[in-house]
Amino acid sequence: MIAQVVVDVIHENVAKPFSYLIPEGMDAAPGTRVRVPLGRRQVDGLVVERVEACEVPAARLKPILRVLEKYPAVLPALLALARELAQADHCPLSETLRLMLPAAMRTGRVQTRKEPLAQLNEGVSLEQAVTAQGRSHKRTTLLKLLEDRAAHPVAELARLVAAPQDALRRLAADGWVRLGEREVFRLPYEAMACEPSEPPVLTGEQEAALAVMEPALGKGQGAFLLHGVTGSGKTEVYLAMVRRTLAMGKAAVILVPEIALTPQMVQWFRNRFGPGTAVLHSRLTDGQRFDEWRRIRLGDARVVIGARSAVFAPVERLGLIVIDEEHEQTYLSDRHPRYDARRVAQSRCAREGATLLLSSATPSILSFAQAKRGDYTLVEMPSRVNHRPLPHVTVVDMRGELAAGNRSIFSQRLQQELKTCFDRGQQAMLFLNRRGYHTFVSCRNCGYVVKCAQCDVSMTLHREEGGRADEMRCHLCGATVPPPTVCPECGSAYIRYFGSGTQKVEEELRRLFPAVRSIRMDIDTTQKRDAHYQLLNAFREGKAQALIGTQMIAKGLDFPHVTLVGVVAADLTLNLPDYRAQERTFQLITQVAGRAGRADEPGEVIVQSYKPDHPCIVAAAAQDYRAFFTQEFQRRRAGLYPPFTVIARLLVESADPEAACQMCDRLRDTVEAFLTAHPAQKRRVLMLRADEAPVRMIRGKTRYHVLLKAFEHPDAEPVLQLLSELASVGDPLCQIYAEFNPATLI
DNA sequence: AGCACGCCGACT
DNA sequence: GTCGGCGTGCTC
Repeated sequence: MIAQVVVDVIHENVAKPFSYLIPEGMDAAPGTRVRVPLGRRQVDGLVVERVEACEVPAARLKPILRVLEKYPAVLPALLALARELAQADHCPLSETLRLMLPAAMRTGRVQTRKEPLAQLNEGVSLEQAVTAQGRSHKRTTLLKLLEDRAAHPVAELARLVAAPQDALRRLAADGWVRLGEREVFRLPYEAMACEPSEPPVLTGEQEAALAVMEPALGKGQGAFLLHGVTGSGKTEVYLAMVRRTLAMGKAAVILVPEIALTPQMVQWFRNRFGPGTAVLHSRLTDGQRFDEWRRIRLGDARVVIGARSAVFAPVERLGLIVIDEEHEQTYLSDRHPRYDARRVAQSRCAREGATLLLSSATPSILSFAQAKRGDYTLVEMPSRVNHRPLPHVTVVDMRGELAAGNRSIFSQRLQQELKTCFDRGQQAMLFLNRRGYHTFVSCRNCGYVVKCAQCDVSMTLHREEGGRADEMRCHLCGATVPPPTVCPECGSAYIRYFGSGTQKVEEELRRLFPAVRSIRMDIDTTQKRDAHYQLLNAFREGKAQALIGTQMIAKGLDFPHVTLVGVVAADLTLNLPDYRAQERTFQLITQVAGRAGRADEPGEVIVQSYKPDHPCIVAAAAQDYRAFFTQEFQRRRAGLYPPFTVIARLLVESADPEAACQMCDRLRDTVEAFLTAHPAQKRRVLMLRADEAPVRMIRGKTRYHVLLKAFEHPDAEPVLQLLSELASVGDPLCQIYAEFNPATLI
């Protein structure tokens, strides 16, 4: 037998399967990782196929050296998925196969953790033993502890007998005791208190949603979009669907957009289903991730909760994939190979006979349009549980505040509401999607602005914190410089600071309400492992009355005592140069508003805006998704934006500005020539621009881009194919990336 | 990607 | 006359 092996080396020259002989008696099923000779060295690879014969002359074939694991690390369905992704992304199969394995498995740097065990030897009677120990109290005690003949972890014995290792070794040497070991898994959130819970009585809407979805679940088919307002109890629907999935002997994967949400979700699932719930996300240690991956692969965990990459979790007998907050950007991978976890999930479900459940209070325009078209079955839950009202939203016109002499970042109205909230002993959340203190520092005399030396953006002032002094930071590359005391251009001391971030909100709150304790959550305060969990727990336990944060506090969190939500600057995301700016703004405001009034007290939301009449702000204030969808869908149609078109982008990056510019021109000419040569395509494709990207430089690389709109796959397929090919144009000075409906357009 | 082979300058 | 620069080319 001959194995086709893809070697774990990412390079065009080796991006094809190599043929190896499978030695007699070796079980190298497809998906098995193997060690093979390649030239004069040895590399790891993966068996992708077994064949009877191949074109390589038999004399040149070398044998596989050994298998790395006894089981196939990549399941057949995931192997097929890797192939599909590689083909769609025009990237080597070895690159997509990497997505299927924990990093530790490839680097081999993390070992399985073993726990020593001790057990009484068979045929040994306790008295016999004990008698033989003479006066050794420690050995006698140990033997009595082992009387039940079970295998005891040495660590457990050590809690009852001090330093038992030597005594156990001696007992083993004399044949009384057998020492062994067993693998232990490093479990994330092991300390989490598990409070077993029973399913509650479901609401009519929840029951109705399940009645639609459960028949499909039973048949292993169906794709649903669950549109349920914030607080409608979508999680209970997932829990019920997972219960049903487990009852059928199948496994379920639940994707959440952020690690911030994982502990909460893990808690809910562990309470309901016990420890057979695995977790996968990027904040785990390599060891934890490796162990969770194997718990899943070996079938110990049948429920998987995780971020984007958990869509590749190695579950057998997949029954259900849930994508919570499906509208989130985090489901698009920002690294190569770029994939959309929603699309991958759809493909995986179709292939493996599983049900797909996309869910959101604010579905993406794309998904909702697909549901209307019939790709997904739309299931709606328009009311909150227990008939709780949606929070009451007030939009405050910030233009009036300055005129009225209020220079604070909090409007009069928000200040009043905060006071009322704190006076009643309730909790508030303040949302501002920008971190740092001031966003912008400039000289009043000459107009100089502190910009990053490597990126074309202004730097943000961060106030001293966590042992770091005041500093200017670049949010794109992380570079820091000390804040200027005088203008480096003209020497003027007239330095002014503009724009507020979360640090400023924190300080302003402290100034207005000195007695109120607050917790701030943004990238800066959540760097440490488990910081998310700890900060959210502290807030939940009432150790602070205010939670200040960026978008990481906007979604999914459930705090019963929060009655007030303040959106400090609602228009921030509205002004971004991206056709999705309105969609994102609507989603953020609606989601964060939904954090208010989730228990018995009604919720109040204050939205501060300089564009209070903007249709997007108005729809968000009314929390009217349908209205927003209708207006945005029309705008997309009129402006020829997705989903009516595909946005395709070729991004050129180079350390040499001249080279980047020339390459951009060259790509533009190539695309133009292609369109001229294919008149049928020309009618379906618009080249929007070929010039500098909105952010002209990042990390010292000058950036140009070619932007196209193409009408609908599959008509646009030849153009998209062309772009993919252009992306692999070799040039020592430039890097070219092809992106379709890219996550950002900066 | 590695790691070979292969053809031209400064040293024992 | 050798040691070593890194420019092409191959790996089942």
